[in-house]
Amino acid sequence: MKLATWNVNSIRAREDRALRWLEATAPDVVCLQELKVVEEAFPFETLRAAGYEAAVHGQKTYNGVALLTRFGIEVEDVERGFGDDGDDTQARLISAKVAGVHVASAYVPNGGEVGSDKWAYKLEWLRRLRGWLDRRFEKRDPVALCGDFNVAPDDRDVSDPPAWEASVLCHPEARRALETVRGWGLVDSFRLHHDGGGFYSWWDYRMLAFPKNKGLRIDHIDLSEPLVGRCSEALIDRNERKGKQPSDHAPVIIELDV
DNA sequence: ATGGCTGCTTTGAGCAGA
Repeated sequence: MKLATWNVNSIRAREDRALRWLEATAPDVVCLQELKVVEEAFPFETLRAAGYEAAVHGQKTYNGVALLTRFGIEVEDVERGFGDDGDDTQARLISAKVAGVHVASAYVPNGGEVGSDKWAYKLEWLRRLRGWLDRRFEKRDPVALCGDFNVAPDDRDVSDPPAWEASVLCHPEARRALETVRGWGLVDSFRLHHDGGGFYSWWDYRMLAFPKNKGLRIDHIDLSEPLVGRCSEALIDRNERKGKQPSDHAPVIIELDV
């Protein structure tokens, strides 16, 4: 299974690029974030023409997540949101059992400024994510938690750590909250295959950040124990960040022997 | 040099992203 996650920064603005990327990459499963569209306006038909079914949790203007699966792949138990008693107005999580693997597409809140209401919402959302894992899955289940985590796990994942250390993406509390999620029993698949720094999944549109490779690695595919030994490859598709009208995020792709 | 880009929005200046 070739499994990818990609924050497209508007599926409507990225429709042509997404179709070309699907054709060139041929993933089996794709987790999308930041659709910025209601489900009724999601481009189901063009994606079907490209060979993919979609399960969508949409929202007007902001957020929005989806799971794309190549035709013929079994999709069961689609769930939108956490199903808990928390705030359910932001479409940031969709999950399903895909070919026997529990796959989730998550768009963790950015958090605005440290100390703000958005910051508190981000930390609470990550706590709810851990609670959702606790309620839904057993440690022996194959789980792939994919998405834009809006957290750079450590300084290797940041091009200029001093400049970012106090930001919502790198703040110790954000990193601890991510560690609590991963403490359920998840491993960062990218770090199974790459040890050093300089690998990023997001680059600011401004300041020539991409050509200077001044970015952060904030998009992740986390795997539960049964999948860790089955992950033969992990990469960030930097090519998709190039050219005309890219998303500010690049796709992350792994290969799973399932 | 602390903004510089992009996408969205009851269409246009303001919000949000990261």
